[in-house]
Amino acid sequence: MKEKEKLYFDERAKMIKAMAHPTRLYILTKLKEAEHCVCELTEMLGFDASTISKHLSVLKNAGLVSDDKRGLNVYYRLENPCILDILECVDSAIRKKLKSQMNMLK
Amino acid sequence: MKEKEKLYFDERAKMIKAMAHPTRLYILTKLKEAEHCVCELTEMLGFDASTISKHLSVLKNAGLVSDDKRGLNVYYRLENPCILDILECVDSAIRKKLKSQMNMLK
DNA sequence: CATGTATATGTTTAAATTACCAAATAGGAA
DNA sequence: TTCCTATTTGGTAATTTAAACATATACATG
Repeated sequence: MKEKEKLYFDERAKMIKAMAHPTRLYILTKLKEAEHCVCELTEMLGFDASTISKHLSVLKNAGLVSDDKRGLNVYYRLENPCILDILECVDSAIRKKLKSQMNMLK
Repeated sequence: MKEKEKLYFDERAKMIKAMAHPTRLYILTKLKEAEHCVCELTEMLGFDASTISKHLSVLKNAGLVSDDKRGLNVYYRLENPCILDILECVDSAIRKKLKSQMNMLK
């Protein structure tokens, strides 16, 4: 693999990696519907606020969300909604995998 | 987040995580064009064959590829090609991010 | 100004990841 | 059968990750 190509795949993988955590993926799907402040997301998820804040900073560094302070709260919104289109394929792949696992048992 | 919902996001994240490594992502794009044996992928990537083999087993466990032994070689192929559709969005998100970083410097 | 609340950051710890090497395995070829 | 080759598996060390807690910061409000 050429060096330039490698760097390109590094960048791509970095962005996908930012999505590759259940909490962050959940956050992204929530932000698809509407913007939310850290406290709302913390409430929904039930982790420590510092944990959620760090997950949000990962997403922000990746360029997947942006934020906006209003009053005491910081509101986050989804920057690239198309990123969630993958879920349709992921869900069908999960169903396919489960089916094949069921067939293994026969 | 409800327990059932959590399990669902765990599964989704697990599959996305399998893609979230430069080497594995590169392998997936190569397999989109054609099936390849481990030795060919090892050659392309320049890592130890055992490293490539382990990456392939991660992809296989995730249900993203399947394999098939013929002669001495094991051939891998892409099981859910739609998974790579995300790259279009990822690439545009990377361009968008780079642009905004350039604007920061002005 | 002083206080309180939301968020971010630093630290620590446990667990997971990735690469290599060495060794095991499978099965085709001599 | 014996040897070779492709692949997988096990072990190890270095690095990264995610969670909690404690602390710092920012700033709205009394």
